[in-house]
Amino acid sequence: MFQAAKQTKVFQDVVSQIQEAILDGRLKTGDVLPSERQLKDMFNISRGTLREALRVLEQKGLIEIKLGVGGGSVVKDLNADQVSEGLALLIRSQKVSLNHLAEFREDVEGIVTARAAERHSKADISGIKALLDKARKCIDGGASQRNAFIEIDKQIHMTLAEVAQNPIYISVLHSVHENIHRYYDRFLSMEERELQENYQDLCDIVEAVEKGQADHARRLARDHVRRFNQYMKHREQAENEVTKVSSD
Amino acid sequence: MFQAAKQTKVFQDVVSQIQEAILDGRLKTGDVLPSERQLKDMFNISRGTLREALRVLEQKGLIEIKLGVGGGSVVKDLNADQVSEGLALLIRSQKVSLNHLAEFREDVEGIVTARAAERHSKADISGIKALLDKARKCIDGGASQRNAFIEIDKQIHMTLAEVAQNPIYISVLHSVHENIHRYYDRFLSMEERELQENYQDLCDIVEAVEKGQADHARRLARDHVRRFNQYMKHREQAENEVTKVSSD
DNA sequence: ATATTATAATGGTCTAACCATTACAACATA
DNA sequence: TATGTTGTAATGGTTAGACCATTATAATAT
Repeated sequence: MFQAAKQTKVFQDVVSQIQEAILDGRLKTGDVLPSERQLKDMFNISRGTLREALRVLEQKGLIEIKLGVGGGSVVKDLNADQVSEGLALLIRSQKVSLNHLAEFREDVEGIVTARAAERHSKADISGIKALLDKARKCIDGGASQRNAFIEIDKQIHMTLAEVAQNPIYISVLHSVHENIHRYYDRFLSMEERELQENYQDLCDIVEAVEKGQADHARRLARDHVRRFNQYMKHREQAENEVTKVSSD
Repeated sequence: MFQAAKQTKVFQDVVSQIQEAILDGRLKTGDVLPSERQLKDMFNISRGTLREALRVLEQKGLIEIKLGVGGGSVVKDLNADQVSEGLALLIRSQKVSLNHLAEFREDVEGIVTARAAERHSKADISGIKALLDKARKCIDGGASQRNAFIEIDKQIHMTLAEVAQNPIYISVLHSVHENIHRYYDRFLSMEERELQENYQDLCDIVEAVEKGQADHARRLARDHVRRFNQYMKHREQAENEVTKVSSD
C-alpha cells in the first residue's frame, strides 16, 4: 500500500545537489565552492558528512580539492580520466580482456578515420602531413627515436579524431590508447621493419582520408590497428613461452 | 636537487592498500572487510578518515557498503557501471551536442551489428526473433503499446551487443542509449507509420545478421539509427518553432 | 627593492559520542 | 511444534568540537 520512505543518505543528497549544479551549468569550470565550514552550514550537516560527499565528487572527476589559504573545492573541467580509470580497473580485474579492448580500438579507429575522410579540411591534411614528416624523421633517426615514433603515431590517430569533429571520439579514443599503452608498454619498441610498415600504413590512411574515401580509409585504419594488435599478441605469447620454459 | 617528499594523504594510502588487495586477488568478490571500528585500528587512523577512503572505493565500484548487523564493506564484482557513469558525465558536461551523441550512436550500432553478424549463433538469432515477435504485437496493440515497442527496440539493440561478444560494446551502448533517451524523452512516442518503418528496419537488420552479411548489416543498422535521429531532430525543431511563435 | 617572517584561512585528521538499520536470538502465542 | 513478535547487539550513518598541516598574503626586516 505504501512505498518505502525515501532513504537517501545525507551525503548522497549533497553529492546529487552539487553534481546537478555543475551539470546544469549553475557551477562552471573554475568556480570555487564555499569553504567546508560554510558548506556544512548551508546544507545543515556535519563536516564529516560533507567531506564524504566531496570525496565522492572528487573521485567522479567533478571537483578538485586544493589545500591551504585560497584553497577549497574547485569545479574541474571534466575529461576522460574517469572513463580511463574505469576501463583500467576492468582490465586489471580481468572482466575485459586485452583482446576486447584491442578489437574495440580497431573498430573505433575505423569509424574515426572514416568520419575524418568525410570532414577534413585542407588545413587538417597539411597538419597531419607535418606529423607524417616527423614520423619519417624518427625512422631515419634509428633506434633512439623509436619511442618518439610511437608517440607521433598516437598523435596522428588523435588528430584524426579531432578532424572527425566529434568530441566523443576524442574521449573514447584517448581512454583506449591510454589503457592499451599501459598494458603493452613492455612490447612497444619496434623493429625497423615494423616501423616501416607502420609508416606506410599511416601514409596510405592519410591519402585515403585526403581523397575522401571513407570506406577505404576505414578498412585501412582497421587493418593497421589489427596488425599492431597481432604484433603485440605475438610478443606476449613469446614472453609467456620464455616464462614457461624457464620455470620448467 | 631533491624531490618533493611523498605527500600521500592518509585516506589515499588506505584506498591504495585496499584497492591493490582486491586487484591482486587477496580480497575476492563477496569477501567482507572487517568492520569500520576494526579497520580504523588496523590502519591506526580515525574512523572519519577511514570512511572517506571507503567512500572512494565505493565510488570506484570496488566495494559495496551494507547497513546493519552483518553489514560492512563487501568486495563487489566489478562491472562496467563506472565506465558508463564516466561516459554519461562526459556526454552531459562536455558540451556534446545532441548531434554528436546521435552520430556516435549511428556508428556504434553499426559496429555492434556488424560484429554480431560475424559471431551470432542460432540460439542468438531465435532469441532476437522472439523479441521481434513481441515488437510485432506491440504495433498491433495500438497506441497503448508504443512505449513497450520502444523498450523492445532498445532490448534488440542491446542483445545484438551481447551477441557481438565484447563487454565494451555493451557498456558503451548502454550509456549511449541511456543518455539519448534522457534527451529525447518527450519525443519518443511514435506515429503508426514510424512504428511500421522501425519494425521493418529491425527485421532487415536481423536478416542480414543471420546471413552473416556484416557490411550490409552495419549499413542497415546505421541507417536505421540515422532515420530515428532525423525524426527526433524534426520534432525538436517543430517544438522550437512553436515556442518561437508563441513567444512573439 | 628584496628577502624573511608572521598571520589567518582552509583542508586534513582525530576523538568521542549518539542515531538508524538490521540479522538473529529470545520469547510469546496459537 | 510451528509461527509470529519483540528485544538485543553489532554495524554503518551522523554529529560536534578540537587540533594539525598547508599555503597565499600581508607585515616586517634587511
